Amino acid sequence: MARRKDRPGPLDPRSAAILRAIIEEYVATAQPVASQALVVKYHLDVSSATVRNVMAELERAGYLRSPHTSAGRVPTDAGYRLYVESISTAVVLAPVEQLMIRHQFGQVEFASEQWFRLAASTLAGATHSAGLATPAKPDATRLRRLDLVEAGERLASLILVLAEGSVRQLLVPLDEGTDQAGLDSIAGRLNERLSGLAAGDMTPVIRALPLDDDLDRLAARIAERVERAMREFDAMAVDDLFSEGLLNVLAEPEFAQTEKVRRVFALLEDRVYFGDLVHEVTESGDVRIYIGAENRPIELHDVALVLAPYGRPGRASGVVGVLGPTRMAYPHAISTVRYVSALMNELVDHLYA
Amino acid sequence: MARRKDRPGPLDPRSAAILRAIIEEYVATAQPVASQALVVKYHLDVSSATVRNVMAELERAGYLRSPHTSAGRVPTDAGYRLYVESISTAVVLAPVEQLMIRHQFGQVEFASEQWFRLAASTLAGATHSAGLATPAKPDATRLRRLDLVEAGERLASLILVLAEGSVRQLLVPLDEGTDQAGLDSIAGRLNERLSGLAAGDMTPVIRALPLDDDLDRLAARIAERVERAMREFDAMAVDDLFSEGLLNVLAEPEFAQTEKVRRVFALLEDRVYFGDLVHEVTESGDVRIYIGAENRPIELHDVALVLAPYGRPGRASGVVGVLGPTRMAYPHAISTVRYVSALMNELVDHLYA
DNA sequence: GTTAGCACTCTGGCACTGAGAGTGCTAACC
DNA sequence: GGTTAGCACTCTCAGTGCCAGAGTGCTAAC
Repeated sequence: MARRKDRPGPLDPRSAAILRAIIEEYVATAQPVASQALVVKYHLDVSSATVRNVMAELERAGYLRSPHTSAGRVPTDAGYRLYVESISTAVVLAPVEQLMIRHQFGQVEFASEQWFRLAASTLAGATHSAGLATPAKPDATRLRRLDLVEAGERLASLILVLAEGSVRQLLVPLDEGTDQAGLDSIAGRLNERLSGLAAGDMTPVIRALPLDDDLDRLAARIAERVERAMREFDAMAVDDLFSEGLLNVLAEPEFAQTEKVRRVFALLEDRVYFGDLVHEVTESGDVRIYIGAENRPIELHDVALVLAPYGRPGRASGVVGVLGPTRMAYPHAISTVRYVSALMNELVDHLYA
Repeated sequence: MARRKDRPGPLDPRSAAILRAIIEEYVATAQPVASQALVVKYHLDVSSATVRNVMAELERAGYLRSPHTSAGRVPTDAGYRLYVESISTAVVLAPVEQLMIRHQFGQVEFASEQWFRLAASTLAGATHSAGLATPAKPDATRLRRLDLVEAGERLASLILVLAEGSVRQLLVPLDEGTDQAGLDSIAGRLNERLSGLAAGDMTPVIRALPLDDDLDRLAARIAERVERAMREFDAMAVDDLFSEGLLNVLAEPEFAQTEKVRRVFALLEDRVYFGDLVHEVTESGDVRIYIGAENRPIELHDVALVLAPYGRPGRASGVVGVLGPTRMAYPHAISTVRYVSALMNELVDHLYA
């Protein structure tokens, strides 16, 4: 059954051009594309009849489908896939847009915690889709410094400054009262011994802590709490998948009824699935694109994801990207995501230097 | 003014009962309510004809409307308003639900920053609407302690622990390099002088700082930065309106087309409007309800808000509440919001004691 | 291989229909 | 007087038939 066009690797140039034109037209209008209209709009040097022949072929090959006999053609997931493959290597974001994005990044204060949110909202704005971002997650968090502050009776606020500059705070109950001076002294001692360490290296150090007086014992217990907290930070799967601009997706005609959207949104809360995805993207090291049914969960069969990793493997990494309808302006989305990911790389280099 | 006639204040008991039944039925089914169905379902001791007469009256009075001649009746905003007014004083949340909510609050760590998020998501879950919450905002933030950590070349991380236990972090550029020891010394000096103060009290203290050597001058500059940051915290209108469970709202039949929802969601970003609203609710001191067109922005004409203040005036306060369709289970929403607000009161008492 | 031409098919809008739902009104009832 | 039974009336909704328009697939000629 060796049909010639069964697995047609490279399409002949004309078919490719027509497929490309159809996709671009459909992306722009959200309407099935007719042969006639294509010829006029894209100045093809052939008649509409020829285009129809090609279309019929492309449909047989699975790249197009017609909603019904007398409608035009609409790209399938496979069609988008082919299209994306043919362009994804080359596209670079227009300098104007680069500038705009860079400018947005310049606006914000240096609060490192917020960068990934900014990335998501920038992506949302630039692509008119939903922007996604995970915070940069260090492979093994190092403690830079800790601090203890009285927080009520027998309660202290433990503040952990992590290597990359982020700050975590938790309350620790104290079995015995101590004043701020005592807490300062404990913090001083622990800083001496623990700062610069990752959770994995803390155990022996903590074992070696003196236990001579009450303060020593309290210090030891706090040290254990610190270690546990550090382990928890490391273990947190995907700390957070932050999304911005879901509204943009709502505005697309394919999401006019809420039901579809609702399911997509609901899936965004699925930490497990997105954890896997983030891992996959990080491993691959470049922009990855998931179109329609290529997404495992059926909730995502109507949308496309364009994701790129950022950061430095072995140090800290995360993922940025966009979520939109499969009818998405891929070249623009890809180049924008790639550009933002590059910006985030710079940032990580800075913070985790 | 002959108020009695055109807006008959106290409805006679039977009309009130019928209005109430209509609202409860409509809330449950989202379908226009017919006279016949009412009689059967609510065991009214009158015939459907009588109910129809009453309905016609209620419609004339503006509490009901019929979508068209042969449909049943649907409550108007005024109808809901009357209904709400007649029940809002008394309702108390069922003990089981109280327990469930308390349990949810128990689950989380002591990280005070997160409580308001928890409130929003609890409210969303309990009412199947969107939960809203603003963080507790102290009237005048006091500094409890500051800390400085090296964060790269000529860059320090300034960590501010505020009186209520929350932590803010910002990066400050240093014109001249200093090592961690220098930073520690500066932090020590500034803590001595600034801790316990609100932004308003810092100016004279900062003026009085010595300026003898480089370190002094650097300390002074950082002190100014601290003061500015504290002022900014105070000024932040409504720090954040956090919402959770917007998905729940999407599921309601009245939001089957996305366009309405999109506008509602978009308005949630309007910090100015919600700032005013939060202020209004805080002033009033009790649950406040905004039904449909009672909301100023037309984007909210299809939804109802049930909001309650929490916290202690003069110390720290915020707002919690829910957003849902005007066709909302008001008694349940009101009692839930009120209960969560009471829980948050306890929390504020604890943290800002 | 390409194209003109035409028959064919399907959708979308419109008008019409009948059934069903629910009301408003009137006249009788208590 | 208020209440009720009964019935005409109105409006929606689903289904049907029809027509115009859009776009294709196919054939035969170039």
